[in-house]
Formats: sequence, C-alpha cells, structure tokens
Amino acid sequence: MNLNALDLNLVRVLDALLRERSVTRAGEQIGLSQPAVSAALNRLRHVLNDQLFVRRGNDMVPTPRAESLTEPVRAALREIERVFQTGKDFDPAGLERTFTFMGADFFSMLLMPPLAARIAAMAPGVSFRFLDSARGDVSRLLQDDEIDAALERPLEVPDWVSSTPLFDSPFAIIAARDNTTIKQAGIADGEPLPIELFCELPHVLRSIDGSMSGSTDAALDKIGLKRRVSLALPHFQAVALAVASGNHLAAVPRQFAVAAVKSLPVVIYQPPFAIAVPEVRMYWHARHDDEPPHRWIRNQILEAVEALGFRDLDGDETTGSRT
DNA sequence: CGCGCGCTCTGAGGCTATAG
DNA sequence: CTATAGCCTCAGAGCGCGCG
Repeated sequence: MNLNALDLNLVRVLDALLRERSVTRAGEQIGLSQPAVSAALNRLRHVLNDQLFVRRGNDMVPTPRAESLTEPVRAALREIERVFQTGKDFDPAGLERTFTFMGADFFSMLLMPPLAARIAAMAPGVSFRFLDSARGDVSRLLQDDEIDAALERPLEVPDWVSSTPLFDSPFAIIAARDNTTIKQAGIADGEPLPIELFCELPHVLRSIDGSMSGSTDAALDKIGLKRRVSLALPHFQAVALAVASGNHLAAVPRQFAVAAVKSLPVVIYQPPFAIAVPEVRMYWHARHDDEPPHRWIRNQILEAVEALGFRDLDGDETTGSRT
C-alpha cells in the first residue's frame, strides 16, 4: 500500500465511518458533506484495495478488513491527537465539544444544571447530554465512546476503566410532611424512625431494573426484619413525588433527600438501623486519562460536586447510618 | 549564477443538485 | 439512503524574470 495516497483526513473519515456506519452521519461528525465522505470512502477503497463498507438497506456494513481496522485506527488517531496536544496549553474557552454522561436522574436534576451554568461561562462551545442509567452496560458504552463518563455506585469494571470517588451517599428516609401515622407517633423531623413504624409503612423503591428489593432490604434481612415495597420506580424524582402524595416511605441518598425537601412537601428522618453507605464514583475510559479536555471536564464535575456540598454532609447524621 | 518573487496551470477535494 | 455530475476553490508545481 502507498502511504503517499493516504492522508490523515482519510483516516479520520474511516474512523467516523466505522463509528457511524453511515456516510451521511460520518460527514456530520467530522464536518464534511455526505458527498465528500462518499468520495473519501472511494479513495479509501482504492488505497486499501477493499470495499470497506457494503450497503445493506440503510446500513453500511463494514467488511472484515474494515472491521479489523477499527481499533488500530482509533488508537492511531488518539496517538496523533496526544502528540499534538502535549506542550500546548488547553484552553476550555475555545473548546467545541459535546460531553455525554450517564447516571441516575439524581444527577440530571442536581448536578447538571449547576454544572452547565458553570461551564457556559468558561466554555461556551461545550454542550452536555445526560443519559439515564437504564441505558445499559457502562463498560460497553465507555468502550464505544458513547459516553464520556458514568456516575454510578461501585461497579465491576475491566481494568481499562478508570474511576475516582465522587462522594459517599448515605441513606435518608423521606416521608410526606403530613404523614398521619408518623405524626401520630410524635416523631419529629430529623429523628430516627422507630423500626416498627419503618417496617409497617409501605415503601417506594428506586429500581432501574424492576427489582423489588434493594440494599435497605438486605440490611433489614440481616436483623431478621422485612419491609413492604409496594412501588418500584426507575427515577428518584418519581419516588419523591410518590412519597409526597401518599403514606409511603423511601430510603434515598441523603443528598437527594435534602434537595427534595426544598421542592416537595416531604421531610427527612434518620434510618432506624445501619444501612451500608455506598460510594458514588465517576467512571471513564483510561484512554482519556491524559486527554486535556476530558481531564478538564472531570475536574469540573469534581468541583461542581464539591460546590454542591455533596461531600460534607453533617458528620453525626452520616456516621449514624454507617455500618 | 543562484535565489526569490510572482504569475499561470493543474488537480485534489470541497460543495450543491440530482440520479440511482 | 449512497453515488455521481458538474462546478468552484485553493494549494502547490512549474516557469520566467529581475536583482544581487
């Protein structure tokens, strides 16, 4: 093969085609028109002496040759990017990029608005997209570069996934402000709920996979008790709304509970027993470890989390629910 | 003579419109 | 949806010319 015939732009086109499996979308991704990509694909076909992509309906199916180039091409482009980035100061003000994150609605509600506001001021060319946790397998999405980072409880991940802790996420119990059962029992806001009451009242569980039991049930099971989960919902926001309008309880991350109290007629109680305190971590592909824009946005997330006060919950309450 | 400047020509690769 | 046609732009090669 003749290296003279292969310019770097063709490699970018090939990479985009492998990602998008569409001439039109590949063009959109790298800022070329559809015909320009089509022509580039033709040149690639001649240079590499392979069809590379065969049209099947609306899908451009890669040939085995094209398939085999996916990883090496991506790695080569990353390396080139790295070479030209080093020594050059990274300036977020000029960055044109959309970052995609994934996590619970908790984050789309609480983290994303302040993060977006913060970033708008220093990097007007940056946009965000936030996908729901239910979207799927974190490792695969990171591998395919479909997400830049995932914000999740500790996960089993391959060694090419990097991560850093964001904050501890102890549980708080929320209930409607006018929950008559709790009122009658004379429990004040912020107090621990008696365990009999905790087990007697129905619960709403936030569950992305439809499971009807969570870590609270595991903790209860250890002390030989049970609660009744009568509603499982995929979003924390929906859990809070359900709690606000009924006699349900819900064990939710304390940070979320604090926010819910501000917008809904709910109050916080302490759990009557120890529930293991989960950590929330940020996960990303190790290939982005040293990439300046990625490193920058990760720092921005850490700073935003810090600014929200997610890291410094009231010490007593936190330790009170620790195992 | 050798170098630098500027003109012209050519081809690659972009675009839009349209055919397949 | 992709491929092709026709047109446009622009970078680079080639070449002539003037000057030191």
